[in-house]
Amino acid sequence: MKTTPSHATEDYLKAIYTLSIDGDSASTNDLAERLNIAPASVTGMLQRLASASLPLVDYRKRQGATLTPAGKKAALRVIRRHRLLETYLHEFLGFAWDEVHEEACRMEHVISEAFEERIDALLGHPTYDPHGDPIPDLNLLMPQEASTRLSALRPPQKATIERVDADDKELLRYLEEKSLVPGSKLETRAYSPFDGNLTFKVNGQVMILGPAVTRHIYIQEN
Amino acid sequence: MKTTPSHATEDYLKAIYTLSIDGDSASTNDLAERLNIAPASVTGMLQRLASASLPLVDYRKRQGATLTPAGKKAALRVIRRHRLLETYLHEFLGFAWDEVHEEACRMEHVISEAFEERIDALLGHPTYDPHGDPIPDLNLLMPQEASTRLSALRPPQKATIERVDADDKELLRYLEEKSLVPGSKLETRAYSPFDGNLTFKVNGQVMILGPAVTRHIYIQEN
DNA sequence: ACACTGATTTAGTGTATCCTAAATAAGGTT
DNA sequence: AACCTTATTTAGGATACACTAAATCAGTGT
Repeated sequence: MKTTPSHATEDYLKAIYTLSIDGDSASTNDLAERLNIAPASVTGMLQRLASASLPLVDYRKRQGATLTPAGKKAALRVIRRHRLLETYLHEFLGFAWDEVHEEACRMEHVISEAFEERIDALLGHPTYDPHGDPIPDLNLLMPQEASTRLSALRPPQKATIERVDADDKELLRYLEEKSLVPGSKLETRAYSPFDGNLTFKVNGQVMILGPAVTRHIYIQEN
Repeated sequence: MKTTPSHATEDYLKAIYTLSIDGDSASTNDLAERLNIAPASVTGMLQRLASASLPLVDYRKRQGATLTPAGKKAALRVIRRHRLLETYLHEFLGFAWDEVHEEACRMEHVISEAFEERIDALLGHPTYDPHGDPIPDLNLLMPQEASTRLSALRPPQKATIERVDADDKELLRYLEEKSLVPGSKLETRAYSPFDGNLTFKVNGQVMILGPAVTRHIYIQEN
């Protein structure tokens, strides 16, 4: 008798998942901001979600929300669909990497398991989406995400860009133009304190960028 | 200030369109059956649709519904997306022709214009979907549909199957197995009155089928 | 004219999801 | 210990769609 979660529910699950990765619970306000919904509405929805017969969400007054095991599974299913879709839209339909997110956000709620399997196979079971976010496998095992930001790097460290975490399309286009994409290798040259500007070479080009940019880039040191 | 029609609205528009092709208006009951919704709910929805600021539907009490010019446009947009999706799912993602309908029904409400253009281009601007239904072009011009049913054919007429009109997946699989698909040529051999059985040869095979089957096959005589 | 039947509408509800405004709680001051 | 700020919840509504039960209309045959 398992009913599929509604679109709204799936959005909440995704948001709770990402906001509670670090072990903390997701606060009402953070969820509201992430989902673009009034805080009061979030409270209401969390109450409803938590009091379902088979609850996907744990919620304690003024303590925020976490996912139950079933909720985590459901969240990972949506995230898998989302990232597979992003990859698919990018690789097969020629969408730019700043365009894939919105489309995937709408499609992730409606595609069937068959569709998911199909594109997964066509893509060769990819493990990362165009932004470098890991794609949970069929068993919903999520690889570890890179957690060091480029903004934390100091000369003379070298690193490879692993993923980029940005919603802003302008920023994404800017990064792509500068070759600041997953896989690119870079060498740091200088760091200036106070403004946090980092000088580094990537793809033969030397550039100086502030933390407003480098904060969004996650790297693997090497 | 043009708001996109809701998913429910788009479903109503599609249904009204197909039920009013012949010029008649779509009756409440027929809509209810087609949409799997209680007749009373349909009445309510039609009233709401017809009293919108820029109405997509004309509705007169006890007279059923028709589409306004804007409504017809919106309906054709959805139908175009639906049929492009069916074709795409069939040709590029390997969905069987009895599986494409449901998936397309869900996806048609969420894909962007960009997505539509992409798959249209990849498919080479197809004019028919896997069932032989015509796909409206970018200007929403809908080609004439075949309107003669195989059940109306009499020996020794010959014809080419143009489209198949069936929701029943079993039936679709059955037809495919018998090569009763768009493009197949057939020659009628015999007709038996009362039961309406038609004997004909298709693809080298002779078969006898009743109107429960032949009614769903539309042909072009030749 | 008149009752029957089937189609349709009205009336009254329910659920999911959102909103705003007002109340309250929690945590850090002073 | 009372106070302020910020986070959060409660209260009270709104909207879009669906449902059931009961009323009404329309067409048919008598």
